[in-house]
Amino acid sequence: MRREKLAKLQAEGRDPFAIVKFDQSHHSVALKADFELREKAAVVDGVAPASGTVRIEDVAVAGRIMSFRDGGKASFLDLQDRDGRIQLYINIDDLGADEYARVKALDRGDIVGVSGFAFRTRRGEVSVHAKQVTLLAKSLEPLPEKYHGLKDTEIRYRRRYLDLVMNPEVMDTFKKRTRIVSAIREYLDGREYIEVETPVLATIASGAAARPFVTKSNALDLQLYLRIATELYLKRCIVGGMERVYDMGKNFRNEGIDIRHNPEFTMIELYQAYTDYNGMMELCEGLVSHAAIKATGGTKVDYQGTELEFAAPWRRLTMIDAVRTYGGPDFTSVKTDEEARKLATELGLTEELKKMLQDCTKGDILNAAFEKYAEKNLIQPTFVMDYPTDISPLTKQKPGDPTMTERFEGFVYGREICNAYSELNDPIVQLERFQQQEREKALGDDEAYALDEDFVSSLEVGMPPTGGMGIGIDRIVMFLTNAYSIRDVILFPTMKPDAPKASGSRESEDSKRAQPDLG
RNA sequence: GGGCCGCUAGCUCAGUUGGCAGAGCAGCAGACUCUUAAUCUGCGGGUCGCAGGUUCGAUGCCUGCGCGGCUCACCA
Repeated sequence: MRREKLAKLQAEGRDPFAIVKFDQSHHSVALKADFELREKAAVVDGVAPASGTVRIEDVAVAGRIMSFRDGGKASFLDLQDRDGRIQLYINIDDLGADEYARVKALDRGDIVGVSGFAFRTRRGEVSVHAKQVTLLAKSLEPLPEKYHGLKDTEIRYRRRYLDLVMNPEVMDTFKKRTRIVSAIREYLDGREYIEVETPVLATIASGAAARPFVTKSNALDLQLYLRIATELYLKRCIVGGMERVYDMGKNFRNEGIDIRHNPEFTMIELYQAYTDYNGMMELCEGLVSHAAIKATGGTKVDYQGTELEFAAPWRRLTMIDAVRTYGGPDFTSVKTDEEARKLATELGLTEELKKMLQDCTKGDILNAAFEKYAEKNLIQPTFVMDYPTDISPLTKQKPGDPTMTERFEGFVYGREICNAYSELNDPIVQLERFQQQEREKALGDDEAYALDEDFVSSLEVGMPPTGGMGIGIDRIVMFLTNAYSIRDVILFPTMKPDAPKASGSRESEDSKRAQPDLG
């Protein structure tokens, strides 16, 4: 039906797809706001002008037709653009019988450009009285239901364009996302940070504990990895003298997918020479609260029914204190790995441990106790400071206590949002830490940090004392947009392909046969 | 990967203790020159996710598979 209409239009020389441009004078929401200002200005001596006399002449709006209220010789349509909706009014007297019929033959979902004047209807709706309506694109597929909208999560994620058309709160979330990203850049640029782009394709995937995606360069005949972190490259920039650098972009981790994890996600890592993890805490508070203000207008936000306050200063406590505060044991009295293992058994912590108990150090067990007792209780923004050295291979030790490092993670609503340290800049110690990671790998930890020899070489050239931090952008966006799932803040989340049609089966047979040649 | 739930018209959802498949919106035809979930009259619309099985008969029961959601594990 719609295809027939299109074919007819094309046969008549009215092909909408041949039109190349349309100049908008206004967007919907701004036009309505302008109109109300015009009305206020028209009030003379406290007397409002007669109904219907205020107009804004020569307006041009464009967008998608979302609904028809079809009257006999006068009709109303709702037009939706980027910012919202505005009502259109058409009547047969202004358009002429032929043109009026053509407009009535348009379909819901069609994209039109409209010129006319803005006015307020008798029922009080600011509208555009159309003098000309031009079809700019034909919609061949019917839109979802106008009242209930599009709810099916699978269609919403696979066909996000429909979700954006039908669900204004989804559009709003992604507009906020871009404001947050801009606010972060603005904040760092104002502090003389340099934005750089480090490799996405890397010969070594290191800088974090995660399994990488593997790919291959044909030109180099080389196995490559998609980056799991930008850390080691950004530190090379610090060695080179850039002093303050950041890279905001996608990281890729070949792990499970759930409400908080997408295989590709956006992370900012930033490094600042001549400061330490205390400097990073201040930067984190300032940066996140700045983003909150830019996205939501304030530092208090509602997240799933809980009010979160992002204004500085955030609560600070050490990992040991966090465990003790939330009902766990006091690790200050635990001196050896052996004592810690005994404690872990008594507390039933073995579930939380990632390795066999006999391979665990005091640090592993403290971390497990933190996850068990404290993590879920950290609702308001909190910095948990001083992580065990064993689980922090890129971090500088605390002065006077080689078992602990100057590292913190920020928690909100029981979830980690950032990870920061005073960066380890001693090349000899760094090499030892990598060698320890290699031993962990041999014990079966396939997420142990990979050795990057060139990175160690860069430290040998000399890196100043430096504070560094990584912040999960998607998670920040989740908190600032009240999103329950990470998929609600990623436009096109990773999905399995939809079930192939029967015609595609031969192709998939072919690709199956090709599989053994890969890798 | 495990567990639970879902998949019915373009969309939102009913439904069948196993017996011709339903509504609303959307669509089509008509009425209406201020409607806004417009209203009124009439009409069309289905591989009940896919494949097997049981049965006289399966959308419904059984098995397998696919996709999605939630959840546990892993991770940020």
